[in-house]
Amino acid sequence: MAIEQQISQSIITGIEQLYDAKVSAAQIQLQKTKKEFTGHLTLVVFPFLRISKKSPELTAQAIGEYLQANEPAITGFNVIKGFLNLTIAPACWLTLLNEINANPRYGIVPVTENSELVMIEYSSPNTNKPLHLGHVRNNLLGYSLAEIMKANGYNVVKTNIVNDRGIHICKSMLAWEKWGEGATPESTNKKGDHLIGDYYVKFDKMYKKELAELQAAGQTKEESESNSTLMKEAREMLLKWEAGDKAVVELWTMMNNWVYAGFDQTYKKMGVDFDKIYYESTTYLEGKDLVLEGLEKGVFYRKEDGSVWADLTPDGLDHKLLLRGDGTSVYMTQDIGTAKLRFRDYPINKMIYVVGNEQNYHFQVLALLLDKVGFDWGKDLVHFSYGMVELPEGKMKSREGTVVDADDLMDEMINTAREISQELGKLDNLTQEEIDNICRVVGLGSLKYFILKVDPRKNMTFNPKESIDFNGNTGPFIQYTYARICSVLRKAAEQAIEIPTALPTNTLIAEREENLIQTISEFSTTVKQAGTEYSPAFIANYIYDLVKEYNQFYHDFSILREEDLQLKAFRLVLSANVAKVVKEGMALLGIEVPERM
RNA sequence: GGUUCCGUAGCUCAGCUGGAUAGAGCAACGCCCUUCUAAGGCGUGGGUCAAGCGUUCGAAUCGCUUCGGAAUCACCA
Repeated sequence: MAIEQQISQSIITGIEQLYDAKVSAAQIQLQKTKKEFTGHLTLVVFPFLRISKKSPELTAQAIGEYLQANEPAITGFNVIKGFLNLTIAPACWLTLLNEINANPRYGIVPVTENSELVMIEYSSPNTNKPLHLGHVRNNLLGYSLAEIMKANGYNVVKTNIVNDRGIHICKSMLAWEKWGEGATPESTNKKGDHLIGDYYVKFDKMYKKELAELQAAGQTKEESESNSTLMKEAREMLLKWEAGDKAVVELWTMMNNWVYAGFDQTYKKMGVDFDKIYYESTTYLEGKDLVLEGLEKGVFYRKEDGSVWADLTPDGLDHKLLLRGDGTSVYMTQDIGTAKLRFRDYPINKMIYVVGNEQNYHFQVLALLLDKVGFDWGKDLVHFSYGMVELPEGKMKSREGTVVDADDLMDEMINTAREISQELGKLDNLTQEEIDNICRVVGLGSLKYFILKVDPRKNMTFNPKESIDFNGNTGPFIQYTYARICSVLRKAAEQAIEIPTALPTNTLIAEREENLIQTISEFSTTVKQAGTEYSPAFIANYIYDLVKEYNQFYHDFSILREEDLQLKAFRLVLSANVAKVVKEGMALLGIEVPERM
């Protein structure tokens, strides 16, 4: 990067001298030269034709000649149409590699006391069923985003708002009471979240059965729904919970604790965590005050039935309900309340909500409302919106049993990794502990990478079979390259080959190796871009490009047998730094890399 | 109907602050294991970047229109 800046500056002074005109840095379009052409950096000269009043070719030629004469970093150039391809001195690349090599956390901006604080909300599960594929995408994105923001020098607080109250939980509770026969996670040897999920499904089954019976007795669909005793009981249970009924609250507490224990296992396996967890049961009454305050200040209004609304028509949106006629709060009010609590707990500069795109409208409204009730960061809140994950067979429906359970999925990936590794004989001569770890790292890496490499905004198809394909743009391919580099470095150490901390700048290197250095150095830019665009996918695709490039270069080489000692040292240093950047980048995605596999 | 997002190779996806002949992987076919790990590499074929119009030196990228698909527009969360 330092090279680009230096050359940009030279181009500016060059153009100003040649044509006696002012040029701003923004006008300089310096890009990586395409593979088909000679050179490293390409200047697009079209924007300067107005100034030069000459043809693109002549303008490019003139700037090229100036640079070659006045900028020591430039050793050559060629002109094709309006494109000036610049060749940079090998010594510059070696200096750059030395800089990268000297920095153990290359590309990462350190967090300081003055860093801004960003809070990232993600996961946000309901406590009536286990996590599924949609949560997997959410969790992976949220965690990765947190790592990326940290790498960009932000202080990060990861938060989770657990939806632990409401009619859905009561359904599970009721079904457990009726048909559970005292089943516990221990007695059934089941994860707590799965156990509770089973009763949620059970409720739905029995409810449908009841409806069918009522309808068979001659009732319409609507009548049967309003006459359902099961649903009535669930509602009564919710009212009791809200009234603080001791027995109901105790049952609720016990069952939620089972679920949390199950979630903790899933999160741990997935490799995600949180700094602060909020529970909706303790926050759902918050927010009312702020709304009433807003009512007094006149930013909201009250209807005849007593309900409170916000008029968002000036912002091109609708009227939005904030408090019901009976004074109880709605989802939106709760989110305002949660915001209040969070702001009280942390000096937040920026808030990022990782929530599916079905809630785009909600967050558009929330941003306006938070702004109206006086949060500085309200208007700038980021709704990190992501698309649905679908299966090849179609949409997931929890009631129809087509959900992909997060735990099952992770286990399946790990097992497949194991099968394939065994088939290929990769696990011979390793301890059981090593084998387990490699299979876990590869299996999960393959799942995580598959999901994170896709642009979050897009709906994506998760094809379990294809995701386990270990070829191509996949996690295991990257992990494999990393493991091979580790192997080379191990062997170098065994042979007592010393890897220098700094290379002499007169080492002879090939152009494609210069390109590889250039690619490594772009890691810095990529991390920054991923931070401003909130997209782990940038990182994923960058790493793939780098690894592919490295593989192509070194497939035919035998680094360790290279006789030229300087060249051998250079290739070892280069390899080590590819590995370093890959590891660093994969960590930003929450993916581990194995040293052997 | 209003709003938002998506539409790139048979499939899964990159590329998008406008720049050169639109790139990968999978699948298909042909080569390469006495080779630092073949979970790999090389090659071949495959495209009206949904369609049209506009902006300009130049559009997959920006704007408008149309056509597909998704989400949302609840006193559900």
